[in-house]
Amino acid sequence: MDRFVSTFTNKIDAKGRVSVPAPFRAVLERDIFGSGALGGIYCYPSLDAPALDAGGERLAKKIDGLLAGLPDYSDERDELSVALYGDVQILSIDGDGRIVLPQSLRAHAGLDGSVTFVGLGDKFQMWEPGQFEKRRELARGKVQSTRKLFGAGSRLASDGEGDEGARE
Amino acid sequence: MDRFVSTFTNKIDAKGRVSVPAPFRAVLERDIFGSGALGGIYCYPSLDAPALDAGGERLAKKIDGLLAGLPDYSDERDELSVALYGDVQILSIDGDGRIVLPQSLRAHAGLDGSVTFVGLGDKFQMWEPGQFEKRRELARGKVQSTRKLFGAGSRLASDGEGDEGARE
DNA sequence: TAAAATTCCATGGCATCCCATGGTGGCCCG
DNA sequence: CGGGCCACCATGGGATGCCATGGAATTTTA
Repeated sequence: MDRFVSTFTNKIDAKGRVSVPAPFRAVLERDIFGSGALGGIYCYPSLDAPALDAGGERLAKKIDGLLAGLPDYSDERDELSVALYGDVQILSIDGDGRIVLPQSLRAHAGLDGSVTFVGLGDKFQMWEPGQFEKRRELARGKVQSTRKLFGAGSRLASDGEGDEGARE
Repeated sequence: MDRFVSTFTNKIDAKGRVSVPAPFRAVLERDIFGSGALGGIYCYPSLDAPALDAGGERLAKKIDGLLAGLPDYSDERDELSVALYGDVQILSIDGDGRIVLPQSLRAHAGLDGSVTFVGLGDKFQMWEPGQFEKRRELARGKVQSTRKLFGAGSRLASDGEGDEGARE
């Protein structure tokens, strides 16, 4: 299993430190281990949401992939690089499995006090818990209707309780 | 990994000295180490922006590579050589990790007081902080439109608040 | 099956190291 | 002899690593 899955909510301390959920850590370690690089976590503001995107080497490779198609030293490449690399922060995980979220990143996601980690497969996101709840509700509704398209008739457990991994 | 990533802003002192961000230094040291040559940092005015481009040996090799593609003694090659090499300065890093930016270079980028270092993969740029903010906004917009080309495809929750961050 | 112990994990605090920045003195060149 | 350039030194603050603690879940044992 090397995908980021499910959600967890952890606290940010006075210095901006947060524990990365253990399951995510496991995925990252394997990812980083596998590719030899000892960078850390790649993290950048989501382009279209008040959240942060993050992931390991595999994510970084994807970013490289985007640029690979463009000629060196073209205006276009420079511009894209600025957005793709310029906003990226490399966060290192300390011995206790924590990262430090710089002020600039926290601002983009409106983070303050605690963070919700959301597994998205190849990467994960970090949300302000309240914001994320709203988003989640929307997504549920969307899924409901999408399901019908597939004719997945049967009931789904939508009692609002869910799969929270948070332990507070 | 050994590419230049993320952005940092440092001050220029009265003598024109600036600290190169430590992470960038690490990349440079490895680069220079690897290729034996210990010249220093290659730095020149960006061709298409009020900024400075800089990098280590790997950057120099790339420039060579660009020229190698063009026929010898062609006008095009001559022009490019002049453009690329003509204004190159080799900056050395002092014991404290600082470089001195010559007046000519500072003028081109409008530098004064402080500099923003921007990681661009295998090179980095130096900007006047204000100018860079403008450029960054531009780049973000560009990516927004470009990403569609890469198949950011289907999305949930498209009710005007954005989507779930499918960026790959 | 129920209770107890152990292991794992999030969180807080503390100490230390690194880095950015300012200053000063010597050296080379004009 | 004077000025600019470069190397070394000093320092304060922020970031990073280490250690301690308490709670929760899982496993073991009676």
